[in-house]
Amino acid sequence: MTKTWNHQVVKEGNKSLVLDKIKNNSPISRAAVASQIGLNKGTVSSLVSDLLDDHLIYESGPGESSGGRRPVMLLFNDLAGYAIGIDIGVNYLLGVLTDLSGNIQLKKECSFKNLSYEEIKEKMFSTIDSLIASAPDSPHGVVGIGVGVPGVVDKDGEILLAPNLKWRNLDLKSVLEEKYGLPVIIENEANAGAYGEKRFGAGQECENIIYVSAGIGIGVGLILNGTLYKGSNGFSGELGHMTIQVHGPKCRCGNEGCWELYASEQALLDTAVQSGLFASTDEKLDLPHLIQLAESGNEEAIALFKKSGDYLGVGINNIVNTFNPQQVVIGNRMASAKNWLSESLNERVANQALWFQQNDLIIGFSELDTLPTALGVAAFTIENFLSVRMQPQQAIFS
Amino acid sequence: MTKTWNHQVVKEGNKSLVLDKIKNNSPISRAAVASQIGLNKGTVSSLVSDLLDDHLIYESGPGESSGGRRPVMLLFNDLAGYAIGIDIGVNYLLGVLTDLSGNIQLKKECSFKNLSYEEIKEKMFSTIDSLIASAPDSPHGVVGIGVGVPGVVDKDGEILLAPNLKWRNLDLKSVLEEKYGLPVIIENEANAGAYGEKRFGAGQECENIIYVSAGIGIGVGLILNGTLYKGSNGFSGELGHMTIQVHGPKCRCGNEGCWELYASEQALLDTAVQSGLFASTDEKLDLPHLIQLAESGNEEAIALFKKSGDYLGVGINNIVNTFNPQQVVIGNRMASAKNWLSESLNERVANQALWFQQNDLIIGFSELDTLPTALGVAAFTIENFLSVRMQPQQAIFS
DNA sequence: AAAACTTTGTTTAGCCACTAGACGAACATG
DNA sequence: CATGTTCGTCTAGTGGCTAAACAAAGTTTT
Repeated sequence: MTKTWNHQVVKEGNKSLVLDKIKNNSPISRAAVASQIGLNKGTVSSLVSDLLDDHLIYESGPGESSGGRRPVMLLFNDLAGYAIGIDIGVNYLLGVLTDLSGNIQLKKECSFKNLSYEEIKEKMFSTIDSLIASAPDSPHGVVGIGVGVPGVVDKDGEILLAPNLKWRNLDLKSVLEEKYGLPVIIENEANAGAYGEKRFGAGQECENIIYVSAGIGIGVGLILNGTLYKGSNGFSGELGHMTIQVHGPKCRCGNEGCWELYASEQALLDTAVQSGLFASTDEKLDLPHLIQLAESGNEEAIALFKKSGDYLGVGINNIVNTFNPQQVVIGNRMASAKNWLSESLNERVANQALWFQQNDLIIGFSELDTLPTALGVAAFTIENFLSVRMQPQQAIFS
Repeated sequence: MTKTWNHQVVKEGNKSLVLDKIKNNSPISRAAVASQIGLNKGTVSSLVSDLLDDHLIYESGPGESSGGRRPVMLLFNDLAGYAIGIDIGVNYLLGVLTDLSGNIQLKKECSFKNLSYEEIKEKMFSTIDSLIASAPDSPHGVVGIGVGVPGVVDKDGEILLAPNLKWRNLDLKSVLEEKYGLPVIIENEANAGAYGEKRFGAGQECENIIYVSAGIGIGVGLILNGTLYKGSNGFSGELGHMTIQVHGPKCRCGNEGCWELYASEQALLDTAVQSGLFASTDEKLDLPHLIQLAESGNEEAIALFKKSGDYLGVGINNIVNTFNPQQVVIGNRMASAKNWLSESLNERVANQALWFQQNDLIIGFSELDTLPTALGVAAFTIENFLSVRMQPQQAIFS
């Protein structure tokens, strides 16, 4: 049933507008909020009073006069609560504690290899435990937990498949909700990264951002019209398995000529082995070492990166032609090879994307390092918390 | 500036809900509307009274009693106004006059070859003139004109580029608005087709529909979360120029290995020439004749279609992996070869799409024949008219 | 057939959030 | 110090919604 419209909805919507205004333009006075979003001064006063009661904002001292009474400045209360964001990688686990603006208060990281679901779960529990324990006192405490997973997550938050972790049909959401009694959001790693990039990355004003998570495999997160597009069942963005070579080599997905066979970290390492740069048993067979080789002037390594950048460009062209985005951001591990990839990538795009797509189009690498996913799920958690807080609070009955 | 929330917005939203309910569930009583959308009976009565005054609905006789007073049934007034939809093709022009439910009242069609912009414009004017002249008397008359164009349209309705018509930077919207004094919507042909398919085609309940317009070229219209996604500048869906073969043949777009070099009508005809089925000067060199050949048992023609269907499948796999849609609809001229394409197409998709994408996924051909585009733009026009009508009407001052 | 119950649609009273505008407080300016 | 400006609050009024009463028009029960 569609939601009907009534007074509560109006108030909720306006309160949300006021809070956003204060978040994004702080410090700001009541009068300025009113004139800028077009609400009556009295209405704003009343909504601000609600927000103050809820500790989501606070008053600082008086601001500068502009020829009359000095305004009382309002600020978003970053520290009214904290969110936890977890990024589960194939061989690492990254946890962050952020305030309500997404500023990182604490970061916990650990690496591993070939751990089972149970073992990773334990690592996650201890990470979450220590993050919760170190959260400072605040009106709302820890408001929720977000988890990014390198796999397919359906609309109910169930993990259907995470091939690189060998996970299938896991209800991690319920496990965490029961253990911690907090709202939990499980999201695909690329989707979360896309949102992290929108909220904390370069193009925070952009409505259409495509985040290409290029790691062992390739996943894509789609921010369309300002919100995450998840598809009918939550499986959108599986662009790693987009065919870019019709009768190309077989992929483990069953398809042929998939993009990630050409442009992923795995593809890069495989060709490095084929070209004899590494032995397939070589311990140094990883991306950082390959970057090191390129930096020390190894022509072969440089050529490999160039090829990868070119192939990345092929897929990104397809993305641009499909979505006409304002921004394409490349993140995850391959972003660390930015310097060695960007030239050939940009060349491919400049030469081959349709001319009218090129205006106002920004293609770049993530500047959030390894953080977009963890920050993205934390941001989801915060957003969820705030939207609940906009609703009228029930009386608590004991 | 973001729109603020007030009483008008509430009323507008609720009136819209009531109208939609009546449109989709007619005949229906006031009481049923109230209970189904969750509004108070009194509120519904008041909104219904507004809608009656505006002639958008009407009361029919009493319905069947369910154990009490017999209800007064409400119906959407299809005939309260009419919309015009124009589909400009490369060698045809199709105009329809529809009622407010999109039912076709009149259809005008003409074919041509190699006409200039001015000449096509004249044909369009005469089509529109005769459609307007034949619209029956109604409370609101003709409520607007929609035009679908085989090219790139920006967000302001300006036609940036229609390669097959050799059009560039034309402001057809203003021309029509000034001539007819009616609201005009210009939309890309594939976008309009997608919307037509959503409103009048197979999957009217689907929120995510991808419409593949396969004609001379290939364009794609995207219905995501129930609305048309147009991208940052209106250039989304240029999937005809998606690379499916990295070092494939050159396309006129500058790119290599574009999908439409393999799966479009043009590609099919080109290979027909190459294989000697036609001479390149042959007058019969068109799709209907090729279909005829296949129907008469020509093995070579059948094989060509099979190949085309396979290539269509390649691109559709990419679409499915990208969008996780509920439905993919293939329309435009290639849809007429449905019987000869579908087997190899379905085979390709079944073998290669990711397994979890296959659930609840429907891939089919348009059943609206040549009409999706014209119906789509007409539907846009109607929607626009109705949304204006939901707003409180100003007093008219003379 | 009368009485009792149901359902529909209108009406009334009341509520809630918003607006307009008055107002006092606090500050700047001449 | 007088005047003007700006900020924030307060009050009265408006509009749309809800809840509940009510009349009208049915059906069902006795």
